[in-house]
Amino acid sequence: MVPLQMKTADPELMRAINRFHVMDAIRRFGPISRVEISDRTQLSATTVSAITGALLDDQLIITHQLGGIRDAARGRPRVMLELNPAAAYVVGVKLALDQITVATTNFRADLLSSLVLPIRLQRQPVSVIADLVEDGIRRSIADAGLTIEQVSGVCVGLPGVVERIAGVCRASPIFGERDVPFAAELTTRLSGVAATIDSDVNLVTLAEHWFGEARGLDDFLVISVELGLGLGIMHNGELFRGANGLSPDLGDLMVRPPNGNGSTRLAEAASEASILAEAQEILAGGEHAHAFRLGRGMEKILQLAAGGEPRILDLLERAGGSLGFAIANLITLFAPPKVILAGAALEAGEALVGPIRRTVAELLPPSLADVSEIVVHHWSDDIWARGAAAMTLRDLYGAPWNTTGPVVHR
Amino acid sequence: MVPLQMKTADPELMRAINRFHVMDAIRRFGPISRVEISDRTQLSATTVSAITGALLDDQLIITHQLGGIRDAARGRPRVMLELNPAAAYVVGVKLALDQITVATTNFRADLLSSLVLPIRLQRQPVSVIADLVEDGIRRSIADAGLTIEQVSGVCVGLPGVVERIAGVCRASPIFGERDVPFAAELTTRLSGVAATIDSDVNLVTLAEHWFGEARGLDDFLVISVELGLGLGIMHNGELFRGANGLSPDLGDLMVRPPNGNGSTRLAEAASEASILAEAQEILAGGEHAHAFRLGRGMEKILQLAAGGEPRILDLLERAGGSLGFAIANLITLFAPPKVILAGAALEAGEALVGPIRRTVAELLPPSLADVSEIVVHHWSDDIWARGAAAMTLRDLYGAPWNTTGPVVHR
DNA sequence: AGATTTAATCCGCATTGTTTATTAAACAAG
DNA sequence: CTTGTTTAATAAACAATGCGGATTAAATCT
Repeated sequence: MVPLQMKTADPELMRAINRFHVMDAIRRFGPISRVEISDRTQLSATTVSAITGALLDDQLIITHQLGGIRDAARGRPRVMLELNPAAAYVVGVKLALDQITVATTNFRADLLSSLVLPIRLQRQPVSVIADLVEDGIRRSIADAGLTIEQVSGVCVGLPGVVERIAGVCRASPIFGERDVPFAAELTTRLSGVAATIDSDVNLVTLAEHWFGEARGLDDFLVISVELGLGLGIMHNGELFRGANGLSPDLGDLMVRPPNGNGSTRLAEAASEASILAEAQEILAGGEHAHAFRLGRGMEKILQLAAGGEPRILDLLERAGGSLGFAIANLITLFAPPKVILAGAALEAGEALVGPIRRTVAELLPPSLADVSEIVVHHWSDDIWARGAAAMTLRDLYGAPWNTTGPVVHR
Repeated sequence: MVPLQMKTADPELMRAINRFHVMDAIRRFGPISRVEISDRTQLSATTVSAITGALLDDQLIITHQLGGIRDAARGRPRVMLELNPAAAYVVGVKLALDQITVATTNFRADLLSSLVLPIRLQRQPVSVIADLVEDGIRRSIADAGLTIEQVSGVCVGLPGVVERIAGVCRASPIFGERDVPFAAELTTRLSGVAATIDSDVNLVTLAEHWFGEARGLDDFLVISVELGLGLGIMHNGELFRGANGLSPDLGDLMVRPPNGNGSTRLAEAASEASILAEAQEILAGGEHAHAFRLGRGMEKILQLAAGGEPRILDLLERAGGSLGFAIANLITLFAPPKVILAGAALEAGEALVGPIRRTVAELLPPSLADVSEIVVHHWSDDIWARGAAAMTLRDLYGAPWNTTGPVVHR
């Protein structure tokens, strides 16, 4: 069940739709037999045979040797099918203010290599950033034992407002400029390997959907508390992208700070950046000051929170209240069964998550009191990049909706 | 371009999709010739001929006599096609706290009859409300010169949280109870005529899309300020319904009241109900008091606002600020090209709309400063009911997505 | 009256999915 | 070892669809 950007229907579209369903079943449940695909997709066995036949011809899938577990003891054994890991390779990139993460995966989204470049990108001109990203990509490809010709696509995730289809970053804390055509910038550098860009949260949202906390869930929200704040929306199994393919930026939401007057942007109340800034002020001149100068501010904060430092606890309490305010409103709007929170700041544990939960519980209307489960998910660095890879793979799988990506067949 | 709840594709679905596109083109642009349908849908002339042939057989469309305007002076004239008004009849109902509006339309959503029952529904038991609605429907059908057997469907719009697919109203100011299975309640009363329910704002949102301010716009928001507050979201040409087909209730959003501490639910800050209550308090004991007792409170308020009564202007200023806060956040999330405001309170004009615009402008992030046009639309009473009728017609047209409705064919 | 132009339809074809039969590949029983 | 049974996978026949090219229909122009 996937929403489709509607075109007029012809036999080709029909085949594309069904091929995608088969591919999706194999990705999600492989190794899987033809009969089971037939069960799951509601397609006839004949059709599944035809489609898997074509996929085998195209080397997009392979038969799994050493036959699967027999369902029944008798009868012809099922031939298990799975994605051909070598069918394609993709690279995912995650840009953050303080580092670049790059990951190369195969067609199954298995990590082949990953690397982190701890570089402060802020204020660098676009061309310099593109150069750095290019270097990282080329290095990661080499680390994976591949050449760039073998790579089918690259996807870059970055914070801010991104128009994926146009390949333009409308606004990002990373770029000084507006409307940066970063996808084109990269594609030319990479000898024509297709590069796309997307909001970083969208990537991690897809990652959660494919191989994370939300596998099999078609509706959920992801809220990332990094240096900036991000919101990813999965609705009916598809990423929700705002009206023009823009990605909503959670930091731009207005919230009411608890016990305060007026209102502020959420980014100023509860982002990692704002927490750091405020903590630095609180602890100014103290023994901890130099930790901040070394970029270890968040670690220090977590340490002090664990130690029960009251001013830090109060700070986290207020940040949590603001986040809770925003989350309560989001639940009111989307009524998602699950809300996934993540980010370095959440390592603070109950000191931050407690206030969030309490505020949400307090502000939610009674009718929505129990619809949403709020969970905290700790991501490893390369989950982001793996999500970027997944985004590219989704195109390669040939989803007939989202006219964005080229379809690989034949 | 319409999102589709994906099924596995077979020839039947293919035809259903294309038939819907043809029907949609005829509805939107009819009277329209086959060639123009072919142009607009990108379907081949042959296919259009085949589909329109079937539709003519089924009497869903008719040929428009007195040939249309010739595109070119020469050649065989085009035969214009249009919906057959008599193909089906539907009834739309709008429940508000103080009145029931009923409208009967034909297959083209032309109004055949409409009536208003000014009855306070609040606190009435469900069965009484259902009785009243039944009476209204039967009367409206009779007024239209029809019998109930000729009616293909009924749709009821009501404020609150509605689960359309289940036909259950989860919560509404109209019902004392929760989880009212109102659709079933009505269907049994109406000798089996299929009744559905939906959020009232969704209906008016569809109405705006079909024949209102947002014709041809695939992304916009509708915010209705009635006794309660409603939010309708059109995204990619489809109504957005929250995760479980629930409809978001704008009144449940939390906002910051300007110049105030803490936060409140928007319903308590800017609904017609809250405005009335506060005005009544302000004017308590004064010469205007009895107007409120007569249910003419809003008229009085508008009058005083026009006259420049400072306490009323201040009240509207604050309500507008709260609405602006919520709207700014919604624009941040959805980035819709258009936001449509409506409701009795908006008759106050600039006294309310001014603060809304100012607050939105103040709170929107710069990157989204100019994406949304905010317009005020004054609805006549039966627009709502006509929207309800349109909702039923959409099912009859046979949209292959939204498995909800039965498809009429053959 | 015949030529011209445009609309609509007819015919043949390729593609698709489905149903029904057939073959393939295993195990079980004699 | 052969034969029967069971399940998986494929093949053959069939019906529905959309499309392109040829054909017919219905008007105007010369």
